[in-house]
Amino acid sequence: MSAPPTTDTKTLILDAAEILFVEKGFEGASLRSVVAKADVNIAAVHYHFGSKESLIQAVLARRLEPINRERLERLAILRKDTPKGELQLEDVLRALFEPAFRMAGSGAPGSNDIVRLIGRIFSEPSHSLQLFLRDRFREVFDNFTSAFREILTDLPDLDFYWRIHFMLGAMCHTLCDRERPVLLSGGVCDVESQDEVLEQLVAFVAGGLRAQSTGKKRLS
Amino acid sequence: MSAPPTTDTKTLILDAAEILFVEKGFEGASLRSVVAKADVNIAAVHYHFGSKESLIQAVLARRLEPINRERLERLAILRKDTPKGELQLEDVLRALFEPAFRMAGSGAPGSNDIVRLIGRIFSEPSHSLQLFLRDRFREVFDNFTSAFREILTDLPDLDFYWRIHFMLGAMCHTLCDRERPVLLSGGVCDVESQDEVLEQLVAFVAGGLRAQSTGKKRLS
DNA sequence: GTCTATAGAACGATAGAC
DNA sequence: GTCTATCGTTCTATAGAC
Repeated sequence: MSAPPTTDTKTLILDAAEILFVEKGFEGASLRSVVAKADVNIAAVHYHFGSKESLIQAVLARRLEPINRERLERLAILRKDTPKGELQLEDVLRALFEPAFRMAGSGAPGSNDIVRLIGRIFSEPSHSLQLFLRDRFREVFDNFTSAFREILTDLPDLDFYWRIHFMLGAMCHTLCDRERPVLLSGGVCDVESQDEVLEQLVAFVAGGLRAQSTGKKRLS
Repeated sequence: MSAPPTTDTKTLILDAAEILFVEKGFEGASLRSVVAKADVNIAAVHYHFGSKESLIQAVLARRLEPINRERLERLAILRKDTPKGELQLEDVLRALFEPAFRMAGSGAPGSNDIVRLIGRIFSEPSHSLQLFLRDRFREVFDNFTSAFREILTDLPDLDFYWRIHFMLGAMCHTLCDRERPVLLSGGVCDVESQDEVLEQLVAFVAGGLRAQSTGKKRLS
């Protein structure tokens, strides 16, 4: 309640950069376009962040940190409230997806943009960014992979890891593009409804994860 | 047999641009880096392609055209060889996926790179590129959507279109990143085996498409 | 912490000779 | 069809005054 209503330069820069990175990509958006939108001086970016790459990481970290923390918290709560060996696949999927998708419906400024950015980060070609993300996601990945492994006990390792990969693909693609489902479906899909997209994604991915194994490595 | 063994400038530029676009992204790769790699003059790019944007479209069109043509051919053959109403989901999925994934195993120079580029195009922020792609994919999308609709007769429209979207996400993400499955699985997944990834993807997507409807719109 | 000014390099694009 | 030369712009980054 005592937080000052004025927004400091650092936040102004982060907000502007976030929107422009979504619209133009990390390479396509220049620092100059960022400071123009934020209405601050170009030198302020280097003072507060040091370089464009550090700004990119700061933009991502600001959003990813609370999302990934909530994911881990929700998984921990699930584990606490569930008897050993009775984790439900759909519950774990919701714990993983919902923190990211909910942000799009939060109404916060730029919140509808940032999910698109989060969906796109895994397909960014920059090596340094990929290393940065690997660190940021390691804990979430390890914990959720363990949970899924406990549930999908009958699945061979080969099938299991491929399907984890496909699941991430469906999630990222859906975060990334909020318009295509509406266009392709002629308006049937409602991208404004976070519950709709979440439940649809959970149903699809759960079906994919539970599909019968191809069994290629089970002939031995 | 009478094709000259020398590679013309236009092809040299396309080959170099393709690889650099994969490594650095469309914005991150400059025309100057392209001509340096192709060992041609900077002016040659503008002579042959007119602009960087036209070069990007030419790079994509060269690979997408044969892939999408093969997709349509395979679907047409499937329809011809299958009695009405008996199309198999897995067969249609293979007709859609295989032409793209096979390219990675073709051994042709740069073929392992271009699939990553194809996987990434849908998450590119450029509006003009999205319009270009919409045109290039319309026929494939319409034909395959019809085929899927004939097979998944029990699925409400809402679920159907969402799942088409999720399917594209799993496909693009898998094309895009040829390394992550190997890393995440500790070497269990073999990204060199095109058959393995194809069959795994078909099994996952088929399971997702066939999952029970969430039924939210079936209460009426 | 914010500003002006500018360095120093890279960018896409073009003109015109050959 | 390919070249050199260069235009005009934009880029990231920094130095130094306030």
